[in-house]
Amino acid sequence: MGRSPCCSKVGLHRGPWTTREDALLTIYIRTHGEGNWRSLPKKAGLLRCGKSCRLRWMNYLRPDIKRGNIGAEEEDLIVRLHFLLGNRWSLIAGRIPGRTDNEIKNYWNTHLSKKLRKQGFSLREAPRRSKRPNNNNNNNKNGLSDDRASEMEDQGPKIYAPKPIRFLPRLGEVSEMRMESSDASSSDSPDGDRLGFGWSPATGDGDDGLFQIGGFEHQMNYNQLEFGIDQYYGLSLQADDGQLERVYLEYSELLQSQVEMDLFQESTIVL
DNA sequence: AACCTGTGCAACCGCGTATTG
DNA sequence: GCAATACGCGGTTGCACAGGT
Repeated sequence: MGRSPCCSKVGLHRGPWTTREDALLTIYIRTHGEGNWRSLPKKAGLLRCGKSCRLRWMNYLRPDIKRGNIGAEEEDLIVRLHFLLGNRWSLIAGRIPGRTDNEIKNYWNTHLSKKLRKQGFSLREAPRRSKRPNNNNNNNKNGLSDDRASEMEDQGPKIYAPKPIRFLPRLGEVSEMRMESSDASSSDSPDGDRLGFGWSPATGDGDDGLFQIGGFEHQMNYNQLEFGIDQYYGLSLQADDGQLERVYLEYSELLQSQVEMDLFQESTIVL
């Protein structure tokens, strides 16, 4: 019944990650892709729990993460999205290419909240989540805890927020690109044209092939291709100066007009 | 040089939700 | 439909480092 038991934490490493652990995790995910976090540590040869692996990958090792100082335009967008969305860091991060929810949360807590208070803004504290133990019998008829239900009543109608959309092609989409480009020259495909790359599978059963980008050709396998596209596509989007402003405007319009969030989600996929 | 204090950020914790059998 | 579990998220903690005394 249900899923298999969660990993035991006995004997697992905690605290800061070592270079070796980072390398093991990166290599494993580059080869097998994200997901199955519970079984990943064992398969990757790591003495960490899956949760820790996921966090390390999402917040630090992912190739599309933009490191370094948060720019003025990004800061402005964070402030405005926070005004619209509150402490929904994941949603905010999903609209800022290359930034993680943890990074934005930290930046808000250490820089922006103080800065805004200095400027005279009174910041609303986020409602505390109940620390009551998770007990399924404690749910009300809507499947919500009493605390959560009363919190929602206080806040009025609930707006259903979309899951943050990564500004990157996903595994299946890359597969589609590969399928579309399975003839001799993949740059004929619309995606290849727009992204400026092409993929020519080698003959045989393996995943090897020829990846073309910017006039250069690279021999690589499918997993390396996916990794490369992630990086390339992420960088190309980061170079779009007007994107952050458009993202904010979309959210702003959405909340004003109360358009269905899931329709909005469809409309904002940038691929 | 030694200590104290503040800051930044990676990592952890615990909860709610989604998924699975 | 239910129970068990994985996953994802936001809040919090703790450590390393910098700057001040």
